[in-house]
Amino acid sequence: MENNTKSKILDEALVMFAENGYKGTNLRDLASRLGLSKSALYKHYSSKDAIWNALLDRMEAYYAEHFGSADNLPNQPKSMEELYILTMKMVDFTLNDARIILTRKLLLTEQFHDERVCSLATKHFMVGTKNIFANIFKKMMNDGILKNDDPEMLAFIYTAPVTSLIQISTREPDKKGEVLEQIETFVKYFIATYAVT
Amino acid sequence: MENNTKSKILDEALVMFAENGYKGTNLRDLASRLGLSKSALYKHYSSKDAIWNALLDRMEAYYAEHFGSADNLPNQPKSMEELYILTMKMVDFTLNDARIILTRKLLLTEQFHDERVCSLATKHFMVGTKNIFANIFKKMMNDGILKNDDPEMLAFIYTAPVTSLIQISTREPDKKGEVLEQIETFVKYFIATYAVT
DNA sequence: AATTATAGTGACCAAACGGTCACTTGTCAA
DNA sequence: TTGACAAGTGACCGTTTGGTCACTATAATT
Repeated sequence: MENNTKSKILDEALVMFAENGYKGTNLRDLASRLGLSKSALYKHYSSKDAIWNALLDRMEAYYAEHFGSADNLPNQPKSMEELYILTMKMVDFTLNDARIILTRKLLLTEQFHDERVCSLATKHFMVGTKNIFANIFKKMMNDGILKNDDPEMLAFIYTAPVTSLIQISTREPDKKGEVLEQIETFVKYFIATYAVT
Repeated sequence: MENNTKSKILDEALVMFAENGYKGTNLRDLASRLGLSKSALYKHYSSKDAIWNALLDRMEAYYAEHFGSADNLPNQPKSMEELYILTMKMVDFTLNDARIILTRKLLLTEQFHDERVCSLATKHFMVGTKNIFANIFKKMMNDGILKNDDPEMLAFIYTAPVTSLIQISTREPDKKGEVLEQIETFVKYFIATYAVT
């Protein structure tokens, strides 16, 4: 399968671009990690830049699929307990999925060198999760579970601290356990503050 | 003055490292921007790596000076009004000072490639400002201005959203005005929520 | 069996890079 | 006046890099 090789190239390119940046990644290493010679890469992609852009295409497609429409939204929590569980499930995934971690590294290191990365970074670190929780909170307010307030603002003050803690874990993986505890503490604090009593 | 040239090299190195990363910065460009030949750089620093480390030394010294001791803390706010003014003054500086902006870019792009950058990044984006406001909030609680709560937690949920908005402005400078508005809105929301009535 | 397309190889190239070196210039002390 | 030293220059070097090309092997099509 040619297609298989093409996607394996992107898999390994993600690892290398994330670890060493675009400039710090060289095609000889990339090829040898795949058990290929460098010139074989050129049978699948016309240049280093073409690999880079194909990888970004795939990332954009992934985001369009998972965050683009309202269909893929997580199950609407019916209680604060369920909000807690949903949140921690999302955090756990985000904190441990290898591909997401690499993607986050790539977005951070290359956000100033590529416009597409720039817009993806804002989506990933800001508006993506914020919008999801804004919708969730709006319904929870209608259901009388969550205190009435501006759902956009509440989603922002809920997701921003979590996102900032996740960035610490991305930067210093040793602190993952500590970060997880802090997220738990924060989420519990938020729920205690905004639950309808 | 030799010292002057040495520090001018670091000034320009900060610009180039921040814009293009360590790997993406080459000494020919750096020298020519300073009106020097490349070999002249080697009269002041023994290698590219030496320039890099001298720059990090200066950054660490800067942080130790401005965030290291309790002496350099800003004036303790005596009212929520003063907290608002202090916060917006700090935000304005952080959002507009060229050197801080470049430093932030450098921290973000190189945080995974250098241990010193990694620890500076956590200081800059997290613990630095959080600790400052934790101290401020503790006193404000004692003064009966701020609702009694965990000052650490409150400082965290106060600074994390602001920091995340500042990162957007760093990534997309066009959005600076918009970001400033959002920060104002958030700060007012926070004050309205936690002011002692 | 002959043809053709695909995947892969290794040698090679030009450009860019960090770094070195012999040399020049200017300044200041003895 | 001379000697020493710091600052700067341009030519040069070895290495690494992205990219090309002629060639081979394999498998499917005719």
